[in-house]
Amino acid sequence: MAEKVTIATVARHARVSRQTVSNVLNTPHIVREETRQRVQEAIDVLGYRVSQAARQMRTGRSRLIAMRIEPTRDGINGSVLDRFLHGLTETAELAGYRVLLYTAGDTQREIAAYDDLLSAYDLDGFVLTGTDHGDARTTWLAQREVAFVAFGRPWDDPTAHPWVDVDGAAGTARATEHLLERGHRRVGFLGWPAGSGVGDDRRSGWRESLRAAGIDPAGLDRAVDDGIAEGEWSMRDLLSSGEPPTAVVCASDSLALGALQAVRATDPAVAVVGFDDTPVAAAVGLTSVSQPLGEAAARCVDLLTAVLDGDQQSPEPVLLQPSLVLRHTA
Amino acid sequence: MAEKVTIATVARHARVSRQTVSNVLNTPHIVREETRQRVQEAIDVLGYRVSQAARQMRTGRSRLIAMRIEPTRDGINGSVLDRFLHGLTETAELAGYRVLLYTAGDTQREIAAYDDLLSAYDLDGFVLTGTDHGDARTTWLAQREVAFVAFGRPWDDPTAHPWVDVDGAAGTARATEHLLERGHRRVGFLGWPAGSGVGDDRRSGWRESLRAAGIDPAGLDRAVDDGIAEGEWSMRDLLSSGEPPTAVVCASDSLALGALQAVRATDPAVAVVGFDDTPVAAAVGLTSVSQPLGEAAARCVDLLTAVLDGDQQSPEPVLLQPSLVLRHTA
DNA sequence: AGGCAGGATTGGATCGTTCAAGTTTCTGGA
DNA sequence: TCCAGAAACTTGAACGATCCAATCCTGCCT
Repeated sequence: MAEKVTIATVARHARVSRQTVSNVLNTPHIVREETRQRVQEAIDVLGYRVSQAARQMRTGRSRLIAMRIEPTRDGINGSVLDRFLHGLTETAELAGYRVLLYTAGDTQREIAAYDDLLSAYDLDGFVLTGTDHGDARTTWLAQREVAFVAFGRPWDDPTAHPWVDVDGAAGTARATEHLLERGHRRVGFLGWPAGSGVGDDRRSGWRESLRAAGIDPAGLDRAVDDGIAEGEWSMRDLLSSGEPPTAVVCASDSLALGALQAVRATDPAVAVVGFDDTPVAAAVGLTSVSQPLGEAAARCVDLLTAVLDGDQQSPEPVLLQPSLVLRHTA
Repeated sequence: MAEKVTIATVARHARVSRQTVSNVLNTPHIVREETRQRVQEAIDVLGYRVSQAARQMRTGRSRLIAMRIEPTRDGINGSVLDRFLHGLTETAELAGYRVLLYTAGDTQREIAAYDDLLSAYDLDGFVLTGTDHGDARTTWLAQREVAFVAFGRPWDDPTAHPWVDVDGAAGTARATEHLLERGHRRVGFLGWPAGSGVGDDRRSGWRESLRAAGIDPAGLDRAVDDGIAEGEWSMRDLLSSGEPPTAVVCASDSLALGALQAVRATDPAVAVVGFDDTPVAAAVGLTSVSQPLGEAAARCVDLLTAVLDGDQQSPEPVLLQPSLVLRHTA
């Protein structure tokens, strides 16, 4: 069992003071090149590694960022955040940060979790997902000057805090235009009830595209909660209306999957496009709008490190463009 | 900006020494009840929280456990580990631990990651997933007496280290028996090439069930790498053989999905059963063997905390039973 | 009243790092 | 040669908790 290697061990071995070793690690430019090399060599030989605990105690920084992990939900939509998490972990690691996970039942408890994570673990920052109108979490964090980035726009004030998001409206617009090009005129939309930022955004892309093509969107859409069953019955409803659509754009793959079932039972010629390009969509051949999740995660890390390194208080937000993945259903 | 609350602040407020506060926190039974209450009250009033960094520096424990997160793979099989991760985070939190994520390209680099995590972050333990024959990781960890649990058996020596696993053979056996009960006789199997612990295990469940029913399994199975495409062509191959099966059990949902496509194109009456009960299976109505992932994660935390608290050096391993989720395809 | 065992409580020392303030060494211009 | 000023390096003093060893009670027995 080898002796524990501390900064003092390295200092002794390289015949310099502890502080010089610390400087080699943190501010190499103020150390003479020759000395730097000697210290670096000692570090390598001894296999020294900084103790995050000790560093953290002095500096109050932990090189840890946290992301919330949701309870295992339906598995279709959950996969989006999981993929984002994978990307986040990889990119954060490259930037020298690690990702810590936490859970929280509701917003109330999520804020309690922040409090705990900050005071106990000295967390450096948070990555929020799924922001909503008047999000209590962002106000709490901003008030305490905690660094954070949101994956999802602040729907009330776009400059409220740093964020990265995918342009949902552009995604549904692209899907709608694709269907129009294929000759469809009555393109329907299955989305969520008004009020959610993401949902309204996705609906607007479809609506504006229709309008731009001179088509009145009235009566061509439905608003339901997310889910396969909901998708199925609202699609049946849409198909049995006065002027049934010949194609439909959906706000999620769950809805699209349900719609697909309704379509197969009624009129298999109707085209369906989903949103999120989940594994399920890939498996059943569903055309879907794909979010660049890895890219989004990477940009989140960029923004967060920019804030943490003090480069800028509020770096420029990032809005990424989704792409349409064509498969059998449209 | 409130003054930072340390153990000394609490001590002053409760008119006791720091050590007594520490005792209230760590060894409450040696503190007089009256004092304990007074201290506890001060803690609540002041909103005190222990600084993990300081504690960690003195004790070398961090109340952090790590799990590896794989690069975003095909999305179908990845979801299994994601669901496990969700469960792990939730249960660990209840036990007072948090989950730290890390990535690693190969076994070599995974071991380097251990080294880093241990010396820099003083990690308490690891949860390994997907162990294989002669796993280099487990030997490395065991040698250094690092606490860890594996989700997956040590295929060489069942007492090598604490583990939790799901009885794959029982799963495929249950699936096979279900098909036999439904009147099928020639029940096929689509699995992976021999050599992987998990794969061999799942294949054996099918083989033994057939034998027990007096059926010769020879020629009824295929061994291919995992994937939808692989599932499809090997199923086509099986269906065009001399004595084609009337039902097939698969080692994964990916294979089953491929098989399903082959079946639809050839003979829709052939039954298909998958493995893992992924969201995709649920979406397409695929009957599948379901692993109790939440339970598995919980038991992993149990075993790990048992080791960490020093209760037992090597707690009893846990083998959980999977269940068959019946849907349309079988 | 004195002695004593045992539990309850306390005061330094310590973990490994960084910060702040010092001291030494180097450099170049008068 | 001397000296100012910068560069390079060193030395205590934290950070906040826990460990260790020592001290203080408290009740009980003689």
